[in-house]
Amino acid sequence: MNLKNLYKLFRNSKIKSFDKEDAIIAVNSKEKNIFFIRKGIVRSYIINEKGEEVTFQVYAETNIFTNVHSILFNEPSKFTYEAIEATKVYVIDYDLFLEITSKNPNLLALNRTYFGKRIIKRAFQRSESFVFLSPEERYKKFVKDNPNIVNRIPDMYIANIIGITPVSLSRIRSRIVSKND
Amino acid sequence: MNLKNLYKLFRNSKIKSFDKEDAIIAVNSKEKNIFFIRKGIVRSYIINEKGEEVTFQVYAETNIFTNVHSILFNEPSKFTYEAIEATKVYVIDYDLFLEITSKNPNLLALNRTYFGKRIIKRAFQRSESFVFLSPEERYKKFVKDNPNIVNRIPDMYIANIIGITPVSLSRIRSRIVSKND
DNA sequence: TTCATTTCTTATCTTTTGTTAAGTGGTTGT
DNA sequence: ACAACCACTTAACAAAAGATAAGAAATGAA
Repeated sequence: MNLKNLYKLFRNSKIKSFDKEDAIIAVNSKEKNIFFIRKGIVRSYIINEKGEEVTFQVYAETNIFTNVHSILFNEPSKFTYEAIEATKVYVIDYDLFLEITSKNPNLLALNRTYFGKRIIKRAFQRSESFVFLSPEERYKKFVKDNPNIVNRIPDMYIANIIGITPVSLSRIRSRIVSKND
Repeated sequence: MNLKNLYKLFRNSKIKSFDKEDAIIAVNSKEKNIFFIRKGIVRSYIINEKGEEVTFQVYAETNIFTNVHSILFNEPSKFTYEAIEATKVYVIDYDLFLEITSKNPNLLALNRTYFGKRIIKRAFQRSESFVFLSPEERYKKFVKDNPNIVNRIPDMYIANIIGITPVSLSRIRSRIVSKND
């Protein structure tokens, strides 16, 4: 699978722009679009029982995001997907996407398994990180895996993503700094 | 998708038996079989840098397990898959599985997306549980989601799976008991 | 049954995390 | 430039978790 074919596919689809803080997919939505991020950053989050936003994931340039709950589980979205920065995305309807890719041999590899594998790899490796790594190790891994994102989003989002509080992340960061002296 | 077709497929495949503690898939293996558990329980685990076994997941009757690292990521298995009890599994080669299911309309739905979705749903919801739930809530969810497993495996495996130590799980359990008084 | 091994619990101590709140610094919008 | 807001840090305290060890309970093997 290569990014070139992917890009080719999305280049001919609708492009949409969102301002910072715009919702791209609303909570409870059942829409089944695939979004390819050309520019910007998007996060998925829920509102918990205390009324606080909890960020689950972030997506940046060349990443794909979709309403996973609808596409994979056929349920309404648990998350709101929101632009963190001004964001441009290519949008393509999921069914149309399947139709196009299944007819074009050059795009066949892009078919549903490709997305499945991309998403599952991410989800699976993330599960592994919670079982095998400490919070500090998860933070270091996040920084290493997302060098192009880490300085563009609030630390509180990162804290949520790795499953700790913002205060705890701040302490981990200062501990790391003091170790390097 | 229904279990009946799945069962039909596996019924005609090889059946293998394993004793307790037998390895079914060895660490670093690249084999691409799909296993359907007819009887017994299987766990996947790693040996960490301290030489301790850390259990990642358990699978019981009617569950499917595979060498995820090989099938999805084309890498050698990070895990050993081991029978916890005497276990009987139906085994089918992944490529053969794809061939059969793609030719038989009744089995088409079983095709790779089905397994992809089953595995991804599990991985995804598990990631969610680490971000949105506390250790105690994760334990309660595990018990609720796995009533047929929880009393058949050591608590230390459950502790690993939900990302805490066995000692901590023991304390959580006693806290839950004392609340119910 | 008896002995050996493994798991579970409990205790102690240390470390980390959660919670709340206050203060600092930076950003945004008017 | 100024005020208002937001994120980050730090502090203080409480709660939970990690590490280690010892004893109890359960399991398995002879």
